[in-house]
Amino acid sequence: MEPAFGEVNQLGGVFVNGRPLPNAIRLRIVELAQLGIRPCDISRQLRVSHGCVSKILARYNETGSILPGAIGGSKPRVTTPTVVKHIRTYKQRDPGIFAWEIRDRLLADGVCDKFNLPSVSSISRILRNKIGNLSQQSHYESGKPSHAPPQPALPYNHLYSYPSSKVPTPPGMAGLPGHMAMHRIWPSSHSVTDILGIRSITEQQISDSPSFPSAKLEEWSAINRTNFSAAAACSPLVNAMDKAHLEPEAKYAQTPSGLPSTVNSYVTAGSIPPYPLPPQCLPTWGTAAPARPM
DNA sequence: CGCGTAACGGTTGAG
DNA sequence: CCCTCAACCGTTACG
Repeated sequence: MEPAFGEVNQLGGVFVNGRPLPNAIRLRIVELAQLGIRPCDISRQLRVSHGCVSKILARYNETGSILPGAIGGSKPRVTTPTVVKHIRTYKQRDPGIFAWEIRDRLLADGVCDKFNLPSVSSISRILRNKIGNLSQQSHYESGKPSHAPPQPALPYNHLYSYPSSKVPTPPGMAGLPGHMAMHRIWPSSHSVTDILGIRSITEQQISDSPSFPSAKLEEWSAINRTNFSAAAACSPLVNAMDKAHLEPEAKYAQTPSGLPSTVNSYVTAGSIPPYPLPPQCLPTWGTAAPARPM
């Protein structure tokens, strides 16, 4: 369950314990750092703990990705992409094949040895979850789940660049990947800015609190001078894979129409504070954020 | 004061 | 279907 409310850290920022910061904030952190802003200032501006800023920047320097790592699950000890590929092949050749037959064949064909041979239940799960609809299977690039397989329900971890950014990173792969190919443009209404409701909330805040200090707004605008859609689509900080993964963050923030539920719960919970006010100003959130955490 | 990082309590999901 | 457990998370506190 996505908790509707987060907790508030010492800086007044809202976070969800155990869950990664929204990609928009991660992106912002890296962007600000590249502008020469000191980590401590980024931390204060975005109200993210300096430890987190430090961690995200370190990871970015190491992997070139702003994305969090893959949470949960076990590393595929047996169900490696290769194994999955073979299983699919077997299934394609013989749609009626049983899981235990597949298991035998994996062993017989030398795809697996007895130590990494998937269990029958694992194979069943693979058949069910990863191979499900064979007829319209697209190719499964082994080891690179970067292009969303047509799955019914993308796991949360689908957001993450699992294999590439996970490895302790050989020096070669660090930095920005060469392929900047942009596979799709963000629809404007789905820009991260909009998704996260920054602009709308900011506007809301303005209308809600007439005494809103404009200097603060400018401050925020300065931070926010590139809107996130542009940033996400064009920023060199986001590599192609990241872009692909950024989008499903809609799960965090976006609902199809009107942003009623989870969006606002996450956003209004303050994951992205509408403007960088000092903590003592925070209570004004209440006016625009009905779902204010307690 | 700024920064790196260990400890901590938390979530997640493959096996 | 449920449990386990190792992966990751961000915050906090310490050096």
